Amino acid sequence: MTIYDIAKEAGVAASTVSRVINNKPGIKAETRKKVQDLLKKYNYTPDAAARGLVMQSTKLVGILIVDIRVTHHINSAFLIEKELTARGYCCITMSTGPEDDQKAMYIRILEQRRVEGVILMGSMFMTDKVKESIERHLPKVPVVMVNGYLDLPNVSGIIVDEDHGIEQCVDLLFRKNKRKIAFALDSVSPSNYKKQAGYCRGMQKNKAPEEDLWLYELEESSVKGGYDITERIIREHPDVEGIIYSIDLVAVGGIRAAHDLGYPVPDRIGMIGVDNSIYGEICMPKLTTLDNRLQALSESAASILREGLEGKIQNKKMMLFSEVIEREST
Amino acid sequence: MTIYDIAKEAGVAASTVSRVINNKPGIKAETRKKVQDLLKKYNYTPDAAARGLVMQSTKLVGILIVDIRVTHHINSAFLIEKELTARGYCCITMSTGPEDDQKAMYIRILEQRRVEGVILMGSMFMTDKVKESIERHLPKVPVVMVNGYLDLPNVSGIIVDEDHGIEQCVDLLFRKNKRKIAFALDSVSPSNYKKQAGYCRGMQKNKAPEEDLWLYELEESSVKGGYDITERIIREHPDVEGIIYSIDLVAVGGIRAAHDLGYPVPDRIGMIGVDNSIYGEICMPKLTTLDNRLQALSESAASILREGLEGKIQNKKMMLFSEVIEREST
DNA sequence: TCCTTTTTCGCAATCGATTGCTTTTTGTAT
DNA sequence: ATACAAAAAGCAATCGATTGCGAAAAAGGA
Repeated sequence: MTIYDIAKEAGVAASTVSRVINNKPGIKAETRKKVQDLLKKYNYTPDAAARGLVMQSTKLVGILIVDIRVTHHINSAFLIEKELTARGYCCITMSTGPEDDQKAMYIRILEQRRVEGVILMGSMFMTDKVKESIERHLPKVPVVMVNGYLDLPNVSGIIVDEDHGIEQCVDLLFRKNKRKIAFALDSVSPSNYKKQAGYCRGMQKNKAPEEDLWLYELEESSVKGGYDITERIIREHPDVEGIIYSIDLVAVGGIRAAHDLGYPVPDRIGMIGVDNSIYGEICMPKLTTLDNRLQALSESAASILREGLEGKIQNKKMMLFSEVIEREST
Repeated sequence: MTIYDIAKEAGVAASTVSRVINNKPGIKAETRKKVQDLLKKYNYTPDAAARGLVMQSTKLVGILIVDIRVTHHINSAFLIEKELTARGYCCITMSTGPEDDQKAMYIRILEQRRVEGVILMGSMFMTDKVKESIERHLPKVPVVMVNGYLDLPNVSGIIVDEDHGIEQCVDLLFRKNKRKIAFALDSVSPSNYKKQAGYCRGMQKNKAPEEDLWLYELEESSVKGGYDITERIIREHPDVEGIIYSIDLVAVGGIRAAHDLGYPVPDRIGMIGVDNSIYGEICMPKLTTLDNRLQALSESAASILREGLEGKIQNKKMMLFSEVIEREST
């Protein structure tokens, strides 16, 4: 069913049908009704692509996520999608995977679809290749990066001061008289480097000797990964008094490992995660965590993108402050 | 940059450029190279909408999910998306929310976008309104419903025998000598009704007296919801020996509540969830759960939809068998 | 050199909408 | 009844691609 089919049956021109659909003036009430009845009769809906072609506007936005299954990313995407859908946009949400080439490929896909805005979810998109790809393929489209930043005239970024946050975590452990603190990071990403930097600064500030900076990198970012790394940390440093993990999920594995090895949490060892996720509320003891302001992050992202979609393309840099949520594990 | 701009600069007709882009024969190698160089120079990418218009194919598929944040739904969506993206399709994944009107509205959005296939994720889409909406707006598009079914010529469904699964859960508890078993369901959905039916059948089969069928409905589908309902169950039936929850997340709250109330799991009370989710592996003790075959479910859905996209529109009904995974909580 | 055959390329229609401009219809005043 | 303004509806171009068909150019043969 096209606009012409409707027009023919109504005995009018296609332009008239179009004006009825879009509630434009200059149509006799009688004609309008006749057309409307036919539209209803055939359940006519205009083709978004054809309309987009002439209107020069697709009403599409792309949301790129490295892995859509990561809870905090999908939560964030959910909020953004809700906001944008309410404004008549349609979101194409895609998992790119960690490889840079893949990310570039997905950016091309978004270009083909002529998206009018892009959300880059997570610091994993802070790479040269992505930057170059955006510059080449989407140079005039508003892009908002959640928890990261790219220095391009059309991309804005909102970042969370996770480094300071982790520093506060270290402080907290020291206040609890835990001075031998390890740090376990789950994957190599700019966000995690920042956290690591925060850990180092925190330790220095609290005058921990250089050789007590225990940095560990996980095999896999999962409960099992957390379990294994914790086992290893305790084996290599039986005197460890605290562990900070770069995400809650991993910390949960850590709690379990400590339990199994007879290191009661928090008495013998304090543990802290990052995310303020549901995992931390599930486990026993409940996990002390660094809230990375997910809700605020998504709201800001949606709002900046909205400005971009309305024409105000900008290169904005925003910062949000993370916050330690103290629970039972410290 | 359009195909005409490229054509003009190359001194050829647009049709020639098109043929180069699509690797069609009948173009002199020299001309081909000249055009290709220009395509590269300007990073030209064809407009998917314009192409779709003339090709009568959008290469779009829609994935509708009631709430994208639900872990097993997004996991399923991830797998399906990966499969379809690999085949050149672009997925529009949207959260509809639980209201029927909203679901219908999203179906209209998909119609506007002229999607070539639809995935309906979860039994919550088994409603008359959705059925009517599909019939009216997407009568010729292949639709696959994950864990549910609609009797329409263009929709296929894959369902899991969760009822039998729950029946087995009851059996398991009885084998462990737990005979006073409650059932807590998290939300009213066809899937949960099936589980409830399985519970009732299981109890009858094991000759539990009629008055020992304890059905509870949660306020909210969350850890807190599980905690609260469990508290209530134990308060109202201090002799309860087992609880089956309709999802793991809620069961995890139950374990915590039992712990707080001095009901050791599994000695005093056995607990079982559904989903085989990560939550069940995190908690202590690890949760016995009913695996609802997520992976197989998504693979089948993707494969049936693929057949539909290739022209074989059908009304297929498939069944998968769930499986009890016994862990520490029973 | 001329004619035929094959390559290579361009013209123009098409997909399904929207919109500026023109034409037709309607209504009002003289 | 005529003139004229205002309202209603139609014509045709446009958006950015693809493709059948025909024309021109190149290649081959006599």
